[in-house]
Amino acid sequence: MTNRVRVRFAPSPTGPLHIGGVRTALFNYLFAKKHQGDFLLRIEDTDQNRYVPGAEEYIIKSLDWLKIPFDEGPGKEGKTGPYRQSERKSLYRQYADRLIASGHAYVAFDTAEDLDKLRKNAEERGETFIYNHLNRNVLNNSLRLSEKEVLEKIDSGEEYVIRFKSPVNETLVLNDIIRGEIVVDSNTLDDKVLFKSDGMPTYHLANIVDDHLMEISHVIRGEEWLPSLPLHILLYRSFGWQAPSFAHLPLILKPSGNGKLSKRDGDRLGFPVFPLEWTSPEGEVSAGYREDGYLPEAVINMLVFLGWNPGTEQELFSLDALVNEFDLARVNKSGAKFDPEKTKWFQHQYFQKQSEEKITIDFKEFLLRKGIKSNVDVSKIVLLMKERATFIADLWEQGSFFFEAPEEYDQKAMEKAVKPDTKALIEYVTELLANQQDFDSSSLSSTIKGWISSENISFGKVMMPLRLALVGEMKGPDVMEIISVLGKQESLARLRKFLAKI
RNA sequence: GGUCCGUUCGUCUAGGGGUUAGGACGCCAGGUUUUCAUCCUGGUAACAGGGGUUCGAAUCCCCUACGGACUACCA
Repeated sequence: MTNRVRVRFAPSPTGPLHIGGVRTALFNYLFAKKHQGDFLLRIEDTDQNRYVPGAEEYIIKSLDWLKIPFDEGPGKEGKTGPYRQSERKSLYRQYADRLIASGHAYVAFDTAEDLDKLRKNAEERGETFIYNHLNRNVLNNSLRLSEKEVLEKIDSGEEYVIRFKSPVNETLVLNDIIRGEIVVDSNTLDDKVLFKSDGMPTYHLANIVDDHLMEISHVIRGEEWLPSLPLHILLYRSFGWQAPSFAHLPLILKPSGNGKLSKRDGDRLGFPVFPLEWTSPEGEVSAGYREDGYLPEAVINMLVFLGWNPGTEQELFSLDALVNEFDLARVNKSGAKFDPEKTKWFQHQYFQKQSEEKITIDFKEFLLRKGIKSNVDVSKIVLLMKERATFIADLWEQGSFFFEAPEEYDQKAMEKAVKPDTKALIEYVTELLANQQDFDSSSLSSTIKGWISSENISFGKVMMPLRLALVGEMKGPDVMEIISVLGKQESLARLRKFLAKI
């Protein structure tokens, strides 16, 4: 075994990759790169029943969008491939057999129905059935049966699983990088199935075998795996292999209430739970950060702060900066409630960091998709609107009046802005504009505002209706800037339309 | 039920025996913007409870409470 840092992200392709999984991938990536190590992607598809078409592709596309590339994985073969467990199927059985031979595992013939019955009976007595050292010697397995009986059953085609034989009366002292020492009494463990009757290994076996074969040095995974840490450590010991170091990440919790963040929460509270939009085989669509307009940098930055912090007051980190700063020792122990508002704040920060050119390109694309055609200079609009936006879509939401003249005027604002003398004032402004040559905002300003102050009119009397005429409501950037962008013809048209209505 | 893990402002968190318990999001107020938003300034708000240890505990130990994960031939 080498000392090289090698970590893996090992999702199972049962659906879209949830942001909790993304964060696990991110922490693995950061840790690997910090230590000049390797980040592998392994697809854990040992359960054919739960396989969802497209899920693996989705995982890879998500990592790609977030710019957390893997060094080895499906489609990127390295020395320890293949990287799909289904393609490694033939390799697991020999390891299960090895454990049987060394007395660490045994063959069990109890059917799922048998066990269900035992569980139900135990429940009726107010007890819990666990397949373990207390009853394994009386159940239907190779511990109780003679070698001959076992062979006969297997030869006759009876289905069986291979179970781990948990040790008795041992105090296991386990170590977790984040949590420190964890002490477990081996008698509380159950004899987990390692190899299923369908010829596939369970997660536990495949995971340990593959981590060993792939020379994984550190296992960084979600806290939901903490309860199986004793089993996994015991498996390494039974094989005579050196176990990797383990780090169990705190869970990402629902924004309000209790429990693990789930797909449902996103739907209910209106924020994405997935990096990319996902359409299930049944046709159900789930929102994605990418499609909702988030920048990958913002998603990364938001995610990394769920359970980790640099210990300084800096909050904005590029991926490279994170690689530099990241440290498992600074990962928290307790679960973090997900906060969609904070995500928006990160998005705002990264949106503002973008150049006007980039935003202009994106906004033009947005307009094209929306089917908006216009002669206005989009880059000028971006310049005026950028700082108030968090998403490209905000540019449209708050600036659609640049492209489309108002159809109607905000009622409340009209009542406030339109007075008996308004018509005459706006008529005069229209005339002023009709005679105006230079349409840059400062020329416009000196003409219109110059007139207002020379006439001693209150600014609001002119500016409010003017804005209403051009925008339709009391919002948007400076009125002179709006007129400048709209140009003479369009501005006059809007003013005349307004005059006709008051 | 059992096993394990956890607990600082509403939320994310800093803090490793002596701090006015700091920052960020949110919220509230003021300012800028003769609009809205942005932005700026300020404010609100926390050590789950109880025992120890100690001259002194948010910090160390124990108990309780609460929360969470796991408890499949799923991962």
